[in-house]
Amino acid sequence: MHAQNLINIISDELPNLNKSESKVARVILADPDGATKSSIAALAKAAEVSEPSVNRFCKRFNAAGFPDFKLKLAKALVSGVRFVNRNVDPDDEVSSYTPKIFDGTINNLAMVRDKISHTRVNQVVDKLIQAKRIYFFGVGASGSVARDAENKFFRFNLPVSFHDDVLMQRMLASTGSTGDVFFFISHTGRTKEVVEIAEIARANGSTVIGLTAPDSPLARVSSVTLDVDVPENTDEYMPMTSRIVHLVILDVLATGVTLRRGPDFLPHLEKIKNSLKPTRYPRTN
Amino acid sequence: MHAQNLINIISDELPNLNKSESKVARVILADPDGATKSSIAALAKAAEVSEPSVNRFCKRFNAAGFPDFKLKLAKALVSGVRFVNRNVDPDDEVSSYTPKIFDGTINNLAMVRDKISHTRVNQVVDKLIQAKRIYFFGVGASGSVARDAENKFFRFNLPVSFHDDVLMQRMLASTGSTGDVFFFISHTGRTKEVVEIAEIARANGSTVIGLTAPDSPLARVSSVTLDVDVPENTDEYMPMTSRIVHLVILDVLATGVTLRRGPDFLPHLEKIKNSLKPTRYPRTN
DNA sequence: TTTAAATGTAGTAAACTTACGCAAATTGTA
DNA sequence: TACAATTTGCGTAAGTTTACTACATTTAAA
Repeated sequence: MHAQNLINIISDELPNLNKSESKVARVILADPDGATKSSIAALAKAAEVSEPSVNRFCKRFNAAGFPDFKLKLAKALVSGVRFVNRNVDPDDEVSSYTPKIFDGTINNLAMVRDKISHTRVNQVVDKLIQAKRIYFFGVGASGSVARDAENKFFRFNLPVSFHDDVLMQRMLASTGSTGDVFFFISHTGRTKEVVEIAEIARANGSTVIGLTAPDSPLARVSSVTLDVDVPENTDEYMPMTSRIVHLVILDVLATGVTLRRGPDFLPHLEKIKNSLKPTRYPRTN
Repeated sequence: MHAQNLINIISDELPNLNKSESKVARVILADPDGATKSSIAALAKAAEVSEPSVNRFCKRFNAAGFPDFKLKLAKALVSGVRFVNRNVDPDDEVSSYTPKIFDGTINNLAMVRDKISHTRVNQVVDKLIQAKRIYFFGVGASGSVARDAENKFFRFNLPVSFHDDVLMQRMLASTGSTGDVFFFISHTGRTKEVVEIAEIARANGSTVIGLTAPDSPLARVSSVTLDVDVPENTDEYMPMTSRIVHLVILDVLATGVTLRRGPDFLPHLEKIKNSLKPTRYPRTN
């Protein structure tokens, strides 16, 4: 709940707004950049409301007035959010849906960047540093994320593995003990099988980390949860972006671990990097 | 080349300004944030010049007028902090490296969003639509991307598979024929083994798609290449973001295929979505 | 039917821009 | 060097737009 982006705040509040306020909101969200350039009269006309309604709308979002609101909106636009709520339409051309998908992803990343708890990140880095062994578990789309995590974390000279098979996961969870870290990745945090496996791991004294939705069953079982609150995707055309957010959070965690290891550890990473050189065609230029 | 920041432009121009303009400039540079909040009258008074002088100053810097100038100034204040490529320092705290990694990723996504060829995207969607069979190939970190792609594309009722084993890849490439699409994912596009396999596939009349670096050996073997030109990562602390860009491009392609299939195809996607419901704990609220 | 909330109308104050004119600086000429 | 001619810079004042406030009216809820 930190420095939230104004555009996201508006779209979050959309259902709580009354009639004319939501008319204003929709016009602004449809073209935020245009809104920063128009006068209160123009915006009021576009939204089919009176000027004071626009003014009241601005004040509702903690602006001193309309000009101040425009300023804040302009700032919000810079931090990466160009198109919000711009869903892919059935008759979109490549040139429309391509930037929409990129912007949707960027938007979610910016949101999580501002919301993620640094304390939690630190706690998870602690756990990972202290781990005797790390297991990354995910099924379906999250399986790829878990696989990527393994590929990242094996570099730390730790026994790391990933599993996308629930039976393997269950068996491993039941043999785990104190010092083992089970890292669960799940978009919904509601897959029964996964939650059960997390419970088993927890019961055996292992550390359970959940990269998942806040207040989900999985979050409740976890020792530490990294909340990812990406809006559920009802639109059939828009792809699920939580995977990508998960990947970036794992990048953050890997960086955290690297930094904790200190500069003495860098030669080791360098060695791994160099090991791949002979497999590649050298650059000619 | 560098998207110059308005504040820097003003301080660069300072010596070329005449008396009252430079008075205005100094007041603005002394407190840019304050300037965005003050009226033209207040600013004129602070700079000890007339209001039209302030107005002229604004127009000199390509603003429509004072309000427009304030908007641009506000944007400049944000962009200076955010969107620049800031590297992770060895002594960064969580609160520094976390946003840096997010911003780095966002930055790269924004870059590719603006650069990617829509024609190429369309061509690849064509090939995928026409494919008898699709193979997603990747090794190492790109293996996870390939796996994710399989998870996305199986929804289209097509024979799709992913492989991260070069021997499997080689055998499959050699048995491929016209109508088969081999989709190679590679950050560098220089892994010898991968390039060889692509050559084999190509020789057998299959379509080869490369999601890889421009002008790389893999790009040269491919029937169609989707160029991803993400700066090479020399910094040990900064994670490799090309994976993420690859994933988003695959999202774009999947969306392209869905749109081509038309609305008749949506019930099928819905069915797949619903099939997972019984595996989950229902939402209580 | 009463009360509260939501929205609009109209007037006013503030903010911004434009047109114009004087003053300073620059250039040209004797 | 002196002085006119011309340009450039700057401010005054008027005009226009913009945004805000107070109050009235409508709409919804109790």
